[in-house]
Amino acid sequence: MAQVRVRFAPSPTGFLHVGGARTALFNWLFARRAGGKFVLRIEDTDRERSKPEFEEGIIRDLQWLGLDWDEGPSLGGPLGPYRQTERASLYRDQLKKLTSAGNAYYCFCTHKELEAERASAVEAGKSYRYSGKCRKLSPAESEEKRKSGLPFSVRLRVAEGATTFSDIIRGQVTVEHAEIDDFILVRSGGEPTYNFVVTIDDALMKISHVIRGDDHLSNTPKQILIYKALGLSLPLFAHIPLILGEDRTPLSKRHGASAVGEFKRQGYLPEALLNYLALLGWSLDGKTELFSKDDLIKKFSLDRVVKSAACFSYEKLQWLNGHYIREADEERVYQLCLEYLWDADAINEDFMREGGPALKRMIGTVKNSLKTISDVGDQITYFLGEVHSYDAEAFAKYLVPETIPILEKVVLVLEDTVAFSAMSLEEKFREVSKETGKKFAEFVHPMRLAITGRAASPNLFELIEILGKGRCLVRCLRFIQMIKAELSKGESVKTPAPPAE
RNA sequence: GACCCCAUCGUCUAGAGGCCUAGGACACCGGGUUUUCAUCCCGGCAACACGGGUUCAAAUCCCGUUGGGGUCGCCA
Repeated sequence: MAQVRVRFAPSPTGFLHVGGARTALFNWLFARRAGGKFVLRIEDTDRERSKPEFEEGIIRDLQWLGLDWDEGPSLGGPLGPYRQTERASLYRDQLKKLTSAGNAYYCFCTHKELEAERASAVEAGKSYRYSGKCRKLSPAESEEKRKSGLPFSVRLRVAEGATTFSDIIRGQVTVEHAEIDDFILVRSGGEPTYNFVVTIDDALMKISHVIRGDDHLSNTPKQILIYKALGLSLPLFAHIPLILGEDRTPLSKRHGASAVGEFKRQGYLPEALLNYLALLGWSLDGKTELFSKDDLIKKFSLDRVVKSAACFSYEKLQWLNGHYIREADEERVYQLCLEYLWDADAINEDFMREGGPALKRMIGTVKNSLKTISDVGDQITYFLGEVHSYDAEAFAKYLVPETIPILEKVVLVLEDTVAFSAMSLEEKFREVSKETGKKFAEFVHPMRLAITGRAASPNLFELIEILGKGRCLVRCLRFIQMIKAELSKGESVKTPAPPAE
């Protein structure tokens, strides 16, 4: 069997979208699985919209996902170049073959004429197809017009009949040629069009399997027509379903993040996104959800790709991301959080001098509650700065005189403790609760509120250890003052001044 | 509009005629563990779009309807 060669062919006119990333992933997996080659080709024939920075961005995102390619721009390879704008001579050669064999012809219709044709077709309620006016030109007429300097495009001469192909995922697809007009191969400016170049590139790069988005299904017959006109052998096609938003419309910014770079910025791990993308449209057995890259390489196959479009679920991605964050080692999560907090201006050099060493431990305590790295900021505010506000519900609950002696006791215990470690602190408070006949929780909850401002936190004693005696005492003392002040305010409210008449 | 493609819980999916009173996962709701939260464990809710066939038997095959998506560019 011939070597498996697949390609991912993005156009550098924007960022790498998750749909594109999944297409790249499926191609990559297929190649790795088969021991074949994965080719990266840049489709930059749209000179207007193509930008080098988009190409760089796409490459960076692919690398971030860990999808490496065997041949591509800058890397090179035996069948390059791998940027379409650098392949002009190849297209010219193939075009010559088509025109000399009479499979393509010159078209001198102007935009205006075509626009008129299109307009009348629309008016008649029919779908537009090129009339084939210039197809009837004799070789002599055509030559004469060309010599006279008239601008011309080149069109494929599409014969009558139908094209049927067998898609690996869809099965047999048939399109009548009546549905296809003599489409343009080369624009009047001399630039080849997408359908033309993609076909030549795939053929010349010896691509064995074209795995791409469903949106190209309708283009496939056109491309097959070109392969045939050129006498090239056909690759196998596999059209994977599109990714939609939660409302079943095409996924876009409107739905939330849709570019790979955005997911990265929001604190998703590449292995989580990759795992999720693999599950969108593919499954192993309907039961296994967690896949490492190596698992995927071992298990992936195109015949388990579904036919129907899938809705992107941010919730499920988050679940996977949380799973991989929990699984990741602490150092890595710390580094990612650090980077995030720094970029978000939540920490600076001053902070790092003071609180830097404890930050790592702090992040360790919240690690298994993070769904994304960007959650970290919210979860450790009481560590990053002072406590300015308190959970309203909890505050109301502890806004009672009974809280005061409890916290005063807490202060005493904290002041008293020499070995300021989570373990000994907890032991101490267990003892105190026994001595005082109060429940352990009766100390813990108000203490947590005073120290973190929250009703929920990671292991409180660990936090106390990390925050240090001084800060905890200050916060408890201040909380006591606040309770007292609020309570006395309450009293004066109880005896309101007589209403003014 | 024409053509092409698709159709199982809210979402991702398993299911290739009897194994299906339709399985798993996310989300959601209960319960347990925990100082609270998160994690973890246990349980629950919830679907074969509709209508016709074919068959002893259909989520699975055929036809139609409806719904969704794609394409119809001198964009890719």
